Amino acid sequence: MNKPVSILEIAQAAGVSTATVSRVFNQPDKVRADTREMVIALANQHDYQPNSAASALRTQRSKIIGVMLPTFGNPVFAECLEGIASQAAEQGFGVIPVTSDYDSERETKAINRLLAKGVDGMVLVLRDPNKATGLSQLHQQSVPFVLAYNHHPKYHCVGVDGHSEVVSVVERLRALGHRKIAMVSGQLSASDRARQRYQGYLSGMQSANLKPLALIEVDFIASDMLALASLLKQSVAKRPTALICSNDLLAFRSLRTATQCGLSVPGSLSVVGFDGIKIGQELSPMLTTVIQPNHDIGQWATTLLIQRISGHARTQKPATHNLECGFRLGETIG
Amino acid sequence: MNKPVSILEIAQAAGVSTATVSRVFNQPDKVRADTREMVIALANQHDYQPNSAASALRTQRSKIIGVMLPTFGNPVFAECLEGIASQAAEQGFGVIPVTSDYDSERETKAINRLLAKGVDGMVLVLRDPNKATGLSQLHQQSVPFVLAYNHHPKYHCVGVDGHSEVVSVVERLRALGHRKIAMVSGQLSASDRARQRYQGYLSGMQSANLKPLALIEVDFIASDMLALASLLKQSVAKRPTALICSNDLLAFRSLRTATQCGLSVPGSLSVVGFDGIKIGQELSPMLTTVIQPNHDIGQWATTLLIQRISGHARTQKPATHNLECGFRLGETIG
DNA sequence: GCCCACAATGAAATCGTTTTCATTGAGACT
DNA sequence: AGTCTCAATGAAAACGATTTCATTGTGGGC
Repeated sequence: MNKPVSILEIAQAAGVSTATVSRVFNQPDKVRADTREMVIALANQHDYQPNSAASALRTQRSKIIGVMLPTFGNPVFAECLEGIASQAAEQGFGVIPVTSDYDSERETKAINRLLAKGVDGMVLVLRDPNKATGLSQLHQQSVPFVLAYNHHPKYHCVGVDGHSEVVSVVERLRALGHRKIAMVSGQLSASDRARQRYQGYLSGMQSANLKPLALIEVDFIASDMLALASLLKQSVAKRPTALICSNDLLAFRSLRTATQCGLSVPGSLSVVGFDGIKIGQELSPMLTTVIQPNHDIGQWATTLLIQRISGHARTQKPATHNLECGFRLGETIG
Repeated sequence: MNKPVSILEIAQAAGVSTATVSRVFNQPDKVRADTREMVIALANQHDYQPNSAASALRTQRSKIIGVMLPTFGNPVFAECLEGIASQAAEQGFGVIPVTSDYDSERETKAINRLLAKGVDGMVLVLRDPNKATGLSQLHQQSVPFVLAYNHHPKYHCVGVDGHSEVVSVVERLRALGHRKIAMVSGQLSASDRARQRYQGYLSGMQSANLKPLALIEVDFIASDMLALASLLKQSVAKRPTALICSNDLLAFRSLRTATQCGLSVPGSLSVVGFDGIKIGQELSPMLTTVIQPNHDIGQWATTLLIQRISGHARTQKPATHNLECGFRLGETIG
């Protein structure tokens, strides 16, 4: 039941005004060195911590940034959140994350929840930036935000160039001799990332002078891999020899489906993922995949956001920052 | 640059005092129905959102709970966080999560960061509750907290009975004919959970009348599986026929190590994990494992915490709540 | 008709900072 | 010595809600 000490008690103990104590922490050079040190000593001795609510009220800055992700369950976003949180902490910010479960309606609600908590800005991973209804609210309240993984010319974005990454995957597979390369994806309508990767597949196939195969679109949530299974059960002449999966989780499922269909990987089927989640390299066979810099995406998005919050770049023009991907050779292609 | 509307503007628009508007939201039954509805209508129309900082300052409640986890990268904790966040949101609370990376020193710092943000309480996953230095601070400032996964008689805990779960795993393996059952664990000194599970192994082996084998202790971070590899390369007479892994991530590594040593699973070696992370069931072979109710642990810990915050049970005696585990039969034992 | 209890409301104090002005004093310059 | 500047500090006004206490009005009991 100990009441936390307030700035007033420190001020009294030090024989100065609260204004001075406040300055010691916020504009240290505005106070004489000896007073400053005395105040600091006293503050430490009393375990003084400025009351964040009071400070937020007065400055209109909570030093908290909101984060909206589809889910924590996908390590892609967990890694990204790690990047966001560590970078934010570095700069004295806290993070409130919420999940939308790939659902547009929940996205809107989640954004409102963050707004209600008085966040200074947001990092968002949207289902689709073109039809996100919550964004207008943000503009209206002039809450700065940065999109992660999404792409949109009107907003600040940090992500990767999924298009060209998939093009190189196609090239790579072609160089290994593959001709029948198929793509496995979640619902295209559900995410602009999936669409970008699919476009990359189409371009890649075209420049490789190969005929693109029908997209294998699976309902990511319901996890039915039936379409893929029936395809893989066909004769070697009819089925693809390589699968490009739109994300790693899908790649794991595809691997399992292949095994269940009696196909050996990479003997009879090559599989490539996209995301580079860490678990992929602990498995046998190790997943071949495009490695997104998830941590860095979060970190960079946060840096950008905090710049905007701090006003250094409030008028900055929207720009898209695409970070470099890596490639894990793994053991699922041949 | 729109200023958000304040309670005062709503009050003026409605021709009532701010006190009444405040009551409409906090004690609706204290205001006449017609006034209440008029105020609500006006509030909606103006998109009024109470300023959280002001509210927090006055009530001394931020409606934010802090969460400290080792990492988001392990799906166990990601799932748990999901449970915490959803339950918190349900009750109007936000969540600020921070990670400690299994490092005691960072734990203390992380707890202090949360304290500085003015959280109303915390859900903590500690490396070891016996030597956590940050807890005294919490007691002193009378910030309620609940431990998740940890066990300690003096504190409120929510977790599972790892001991008895491992005992049943041993029984199960024994029933399948296994006699040489070994345990693979991260550093025992690093976590009370690992110790609990190891004790379960010892008890289990004893009651099964089997001789416990030397613990295979690997450095979880550095991920060297050398000790295990050299063991598995020994003749069939000398090596164990079954491995109980202290967690699922370790189980994945063990599976990979086994494969690299030329052992088939479950043909020549059985492997059981502990955690029940979702990815385990997407793989081939599907991981056999003890399923912890990670989501529920988070949810329940949060419910308990919020009860304590709200004062309903401030004087409640510390108690440990062990939730039921499930078992995924999977495909890695035989 | 009178008084009382109680429901509905408002005025104003309060939470703990930050920040704007004003004030003081010391040194610089003429 | 007399002014002027500037650095260091303090007094007091915000910030926007909640809550206590006082006030008003209404119906019931006598």
